Amino acid sequence: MGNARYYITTPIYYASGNLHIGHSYTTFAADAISRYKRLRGYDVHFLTGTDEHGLKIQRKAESAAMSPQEFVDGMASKIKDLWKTLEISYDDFIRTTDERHVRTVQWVFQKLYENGDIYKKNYESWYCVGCEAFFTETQARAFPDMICPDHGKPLERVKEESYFFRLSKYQEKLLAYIDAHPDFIQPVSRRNEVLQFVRSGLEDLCISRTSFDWGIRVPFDPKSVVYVWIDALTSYISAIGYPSDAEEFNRRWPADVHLIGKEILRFHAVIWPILLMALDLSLPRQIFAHGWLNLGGKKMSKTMGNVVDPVELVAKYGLDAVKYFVLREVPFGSDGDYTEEAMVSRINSDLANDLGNLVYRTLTMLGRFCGGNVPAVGREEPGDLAFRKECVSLKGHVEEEMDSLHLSSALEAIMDLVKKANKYIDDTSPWNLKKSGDFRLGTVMYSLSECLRIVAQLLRPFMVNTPSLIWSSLGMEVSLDDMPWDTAGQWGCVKPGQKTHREKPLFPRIETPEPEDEPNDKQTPASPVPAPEGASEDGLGLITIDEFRKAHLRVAEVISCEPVKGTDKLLKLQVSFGQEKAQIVAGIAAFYSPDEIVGKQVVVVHNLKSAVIRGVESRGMLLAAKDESGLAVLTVDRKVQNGSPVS
RNA sequence: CGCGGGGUGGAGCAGUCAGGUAGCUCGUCGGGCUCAUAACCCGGAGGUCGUAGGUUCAAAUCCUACCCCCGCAACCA
Repeated sequence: MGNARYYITTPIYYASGNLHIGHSYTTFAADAISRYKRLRGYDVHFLTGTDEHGLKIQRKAESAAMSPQEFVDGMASKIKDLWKTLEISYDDFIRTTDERHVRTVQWVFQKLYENGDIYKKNYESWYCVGCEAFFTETQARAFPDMICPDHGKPLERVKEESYFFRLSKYQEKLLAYIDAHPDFIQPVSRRNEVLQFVRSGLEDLCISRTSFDWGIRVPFDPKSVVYVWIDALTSYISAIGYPSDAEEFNRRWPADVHLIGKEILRFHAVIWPILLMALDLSLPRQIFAHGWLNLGGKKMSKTMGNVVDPVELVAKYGLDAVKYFVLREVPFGSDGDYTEEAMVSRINSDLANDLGNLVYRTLTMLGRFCGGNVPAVGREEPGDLAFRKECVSLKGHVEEEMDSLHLSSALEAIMDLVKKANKYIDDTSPWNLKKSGDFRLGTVMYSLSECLRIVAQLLRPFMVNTPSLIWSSLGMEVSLDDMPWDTAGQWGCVKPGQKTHREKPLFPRIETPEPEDEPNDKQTPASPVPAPEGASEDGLGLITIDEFRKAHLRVAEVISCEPVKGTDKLLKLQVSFGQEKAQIVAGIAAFYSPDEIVGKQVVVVHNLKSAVIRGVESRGMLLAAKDESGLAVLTVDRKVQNGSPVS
């Protein structure tokens, strides 16, 4: 009989743009867990991949003048390159355009249709030809007279045939399952969130689209494509051979853990289990939703222009350090915050000062006091025995934390031993033992060597280079790869007499420049305005003076102002351009009270198409500057006539 | 009554599910050591654990109400 199996997945990443540190975070975690399980002797299957269908990708490909397939081929290979750079040890990479996957999705769709879990319904909704988009009943009713605010055309009632998946049928069954399996959705806060959502009632899910065609065709209705989430989730089983390779599938399924970000919790904790129930398959043992790695307290997003590129970070700080930081800084499961300062400070204090320095000073002493050889044990004192006990018991702690996916705590436990070792050195002061010719010196130095050996072994799930550097410095005869994991909990693997040699510091301190007034140049531009569509190559998005003149800017005085009922960001302003008046809705309620704004002369885009926001008509747009501290409405330097043009 | 997260010494966090000496990292002040990457070790100062009630011998932790912050969502023209 083979080894125990472990099947772990990351989400498949949407192949529309470059990945950022957040995606790497999930993948680093999956990688660390996989490496850990392998070391423990499991037959691990670590799956990652790419989600390559959907309208967004179709459009991206069009604007790049490529076929969607060419486009996603390029993206997939970029993502694979990224994982290679980050030394991610995945076993399989599934792409939703893979033949094996497409077949499975179609098979699943067909089967659910035959079983009656998917049904066809004439779906009536409102459609605007201008927008090429559908609106729900509620959305449509919000428009005055059912006229599309963007195009001024009446919405059309359109009948579309769509396929629906009977989520509602499985609601109670899912609730019962979640109830009976407390560990199914982790952490607990996320589990509660799902429970509440499911209890509030599930509606059947529309799982086909006809509005675009870059997707997997519904097998019996070629004008429809399968909803991307059904497509994407199925990758967890298509990758391991469902349904054609029953042997492999039964060997791997159910998955032990789906690692996901909290933003896709509902899909994984509601739709996916129900899909599996409908297929009569077992559910994954656990869905673990980790939090986000925020950037200075803000969510990372491309439109904010604040994404962090993992490759740059790794180039700057090194792979082991970056991995250590993201896995150590944030308790796995909650949100964390990434700032460059926090990262530098973590690297310096934990890796340079504590770990790196411990290795360095120990090897210096081995060289100076013991002639570059691991000494034999000499006289022993209670402190030595206590330290030895700490070293040997670390493995158990690490395992305990890792088994419950507390990666951060596992690292913390390792660093805790490192600190104890530093203290042990101070307590025993080997340099004094040397001077006085005390035989305890051998004991202390031997113990420190063993400690480093154990730390190196236990760091292997998290770091790729550091453990083997420590290993070779200690002059270990066995190769690290051949060293059984369990020896990390045993004493006496370092052999007296083995030749040690000191290398360069493992983690040089990162010197930060004095925080003098930062020159503005390195800062991102004050307002990270996303480049407008069709921006020119230089990124400035240059326009001509004629284009600018298309916008008619005018000065207007705010006559009255009130909040828009039921909203918290909107103010309704009546402004005067002289004889002409207009009503404007502006999203400035968070920064201005109605009283403050009345009487101000503001700058308004006068010839903007009117729009209906939250049921209130808005003619024109008020200009305001934006920075981190909020909005500041543009006004004029001296009182001018209302309605004066601005140019 | 939209959904959710959070408010703990100067900063960032753990501890809250299973009440019982308020802990960690950074910073700061003082001391020690010299093997070491100005590092390491020890000690000090610094906290009404958001507010107000309640339960209890005992509350950061349980209950009730309220305040504030942050995401998401709906509206940000």
